[in-house]
Amino acid sequence: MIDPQTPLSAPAPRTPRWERRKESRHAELLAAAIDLFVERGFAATRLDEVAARAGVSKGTLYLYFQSKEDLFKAVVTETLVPLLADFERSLAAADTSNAERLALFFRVWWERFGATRLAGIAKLVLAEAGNFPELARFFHQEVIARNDELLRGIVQAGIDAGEFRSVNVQAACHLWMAPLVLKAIWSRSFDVLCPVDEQLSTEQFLAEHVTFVLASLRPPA
Amino acid sequence: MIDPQTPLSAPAPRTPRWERRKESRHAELLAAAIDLFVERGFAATRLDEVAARAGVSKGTLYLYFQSKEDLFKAVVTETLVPLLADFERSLAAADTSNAERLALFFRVWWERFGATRLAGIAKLVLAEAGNFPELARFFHQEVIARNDELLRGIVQAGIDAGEFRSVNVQAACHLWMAPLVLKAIWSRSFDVLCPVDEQLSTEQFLAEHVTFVLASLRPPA
Amino acid sequence: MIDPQTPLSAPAPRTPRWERRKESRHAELLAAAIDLFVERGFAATRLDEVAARAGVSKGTLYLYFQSKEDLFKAVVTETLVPLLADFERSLAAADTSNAERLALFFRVWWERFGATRLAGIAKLVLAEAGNFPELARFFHQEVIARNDELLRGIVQAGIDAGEFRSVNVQAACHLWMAPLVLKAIWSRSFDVLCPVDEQLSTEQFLAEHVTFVLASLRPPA
Amino acid sequence: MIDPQTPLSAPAPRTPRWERRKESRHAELLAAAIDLFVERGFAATRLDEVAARAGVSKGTLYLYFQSKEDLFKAVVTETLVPLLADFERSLAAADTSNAERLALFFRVWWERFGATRLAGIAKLVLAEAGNFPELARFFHQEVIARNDELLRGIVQAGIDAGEFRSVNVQAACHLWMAPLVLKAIWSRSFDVLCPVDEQLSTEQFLAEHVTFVLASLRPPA
DNA sequence: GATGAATGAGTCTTCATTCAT
DNA sequence: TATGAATGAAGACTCATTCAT
Repeated sequence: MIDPQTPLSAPAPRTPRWERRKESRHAELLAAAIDLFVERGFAATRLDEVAARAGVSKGTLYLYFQSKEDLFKAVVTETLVPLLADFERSLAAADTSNAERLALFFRVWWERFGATRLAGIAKLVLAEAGNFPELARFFHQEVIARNDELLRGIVQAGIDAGEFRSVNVQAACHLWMAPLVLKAIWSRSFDVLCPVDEQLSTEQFLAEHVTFVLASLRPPA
Repeated sequence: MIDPQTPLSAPAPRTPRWERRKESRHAELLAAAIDLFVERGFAATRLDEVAARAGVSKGTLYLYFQSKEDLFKAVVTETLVPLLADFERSLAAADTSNAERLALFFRVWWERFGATRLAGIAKLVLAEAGNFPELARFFHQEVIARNDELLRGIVQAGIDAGEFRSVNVQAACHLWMAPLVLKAIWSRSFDVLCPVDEQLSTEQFLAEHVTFVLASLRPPA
Repeated sequence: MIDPQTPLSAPAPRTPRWERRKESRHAELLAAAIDLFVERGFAATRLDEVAARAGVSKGTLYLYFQSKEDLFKAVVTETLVPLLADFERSLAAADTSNAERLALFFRVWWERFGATRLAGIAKLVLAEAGNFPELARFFHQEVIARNDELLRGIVQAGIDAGEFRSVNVQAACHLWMAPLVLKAIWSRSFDVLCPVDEQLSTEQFLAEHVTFVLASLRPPA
Repeated sequence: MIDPQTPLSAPAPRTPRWERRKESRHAELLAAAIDLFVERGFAATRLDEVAARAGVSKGTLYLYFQSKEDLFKAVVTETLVPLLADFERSLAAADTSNAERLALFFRVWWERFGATRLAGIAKLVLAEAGNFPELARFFHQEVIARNDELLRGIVQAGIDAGEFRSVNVQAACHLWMAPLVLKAIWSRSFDVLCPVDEQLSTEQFLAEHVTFVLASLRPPA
């Protein structure tokens, strides 16, 4: 019963062609789904279109995801988590003062999240939290909480080192994340329609933000 | 066989199948629609439910609104605009320093918008902006822009009076509105699920926010 | 208890104001309904519009007709029968040869039916015969059969008098009515859209028809 | 507890819930639609029923036709046009005198159109012309005009050959088509209800018609 | 594994009819 | 008698999901 064509001596590559295809299909479908979910929301996205954009038939989609909800959850969980881990690593690598690390945090956050389609996912989760409570909980725990912790760590370290004055860390972190998050969502909702804020470039916006934050933290002379 | 309890002279007070209440129906339908749209989003809201919650039949809805989309637009336009005008008036009435007026702005904003279901509308518009560009534009012009202008006016007045130091007014306003807006949306999306922030009361949050803002504006001694 | 204003000596007119109103309402509704039924067919006609065109509210319609079907039946029965009776009278009045009476029949038929909106009713009945068998039967008995009889009478009289040659009277009548009926329906369906037949005026058409018919009846020399 | 009747080796031959029959479905749906449209008219025909009669679900209908209107148009265009072309061919093939060809035209017309459910389509178009002007125009151009031309060709050829006397060809064609068309429509509307014309068989009717037509065309001796 | 034809429950919308005023 | 607000059943159409191929 052994197929004589199969070379036994050389171990089969761990990802044979069909399996690689399977994995890439998974990713292709996810990518197609992100775009559409982000652009239209959960309900207004049709699986026909997701399949078409991924270049497969509608039936194939169901070989990879059990349902539309399942696909939606996969979009959120599988795309965000690795990126957040990556984000954590790149901040940990920086060996600087806490003030500079804080500034870095905001700038890299924008680069990695605010400016990418991941921001669209945040919008999506906010909008659909009511319909997908489980997903919202996941998002809160895995994304928001971890991000918060990262930011709080930096601020606390600065306070402990006497570099920053003592503030309500939790409140501060919320206050300081908000402008970035909202701007990220905003740009996907309104900027296309009403490019009224062109005068205020993202660069200026970030610079102002960092300035305000650091000013708030400067210890009394 | 005659039921002695039945008074023959007075006819049984049969409850009418429905009442004529043209004036109130409109508002009742709007109220029902706000709740559901906010909770579930546009697409996931069924008109059956809106009608049921307003205590009318599905057909009646169409006497007051031409379509689901029309209802959605009415929810946004008819509820927000009058309240914003009201907000403007109550701020103009206050006769205080610009710093106090600024603090008042944030507190009243929270009271009038952040803490009410109107915040849900903001979430709604953000989520559906892609599907209703025209509505998003309207919302931007009539709500966001006017609110921005109100805030900018206060900051500018303070700067002109030498009460505040000179800052990039536009950037500042965006940065300062964001925490309130986001918290408002947030609380409707996550707080029910993950009441993790209970330690940080809204009161504390607002207080911290105002403190930060005023600190940022304090002129160099 | 006697209203002193009412003149007792003069008998009250048999149709007091409100009753005349009632009768004219009936006729107004019928007139409005004919137009719409004829133009759009039974199903596509909305009672809203009928009422609006008659200048009353939708509810009022139900004071005069029990249902849409009832209105439809009234339109057919009440408008056609009196006109047919009138038609019969005006032919009977003519004191001429049978050939001339035959020609007159066709010309008057066209004037009274073909050229009026009554032709639309014929179209209507044909189209809805399947859905209103009872009405179709009525129409056949009261309109078609009587009209046929009228025509057959003339032809038979001509034959009996030796004025016409002997033909299959029944077949002939069908063959000779068809062009008029079809043209009447036709003009309401296609002529508005494709006025291709302008070259062939109705006058010419009728003249040709009469010529053919009379030629067919001319006894062998 | 084991049911001895159940054969364990052979699985029960479960009838599949549906079959894949892309090619035939289109025609089957069209056939089902013709029957119902013809019987009830456009508006009174429910798509549920069309689907049920074709043995498919309601949703399937929409895989083949975009809308009810589209289905209606397909019924008209796809069934009539090919048959008309066929009709033209079979007349052209006949190698006879013009008088015989004319007789043939009427007899074959009746066989191919008058006696089939295609006559119902004519009724349908007449009835719905007001609601589907575009379709009426199409029908006029593709069906009526072509049929007219065919008939006119024969008459004109006979006149040119001196076989017929000279008549107003256009008027004559209208006058001569009308009895056939009307009888075709008629039989579907009234004959079921009022089989009053049984005495006059279709055969007699056609014979009389041909006789009249040819008599009208006989050149003066 | 891949396809796409087929399904059918779900939803918006219309409109004849009723009924409180 | 007249009104028109309210009803609710019915029907077109969509789309997530299934399944024969």
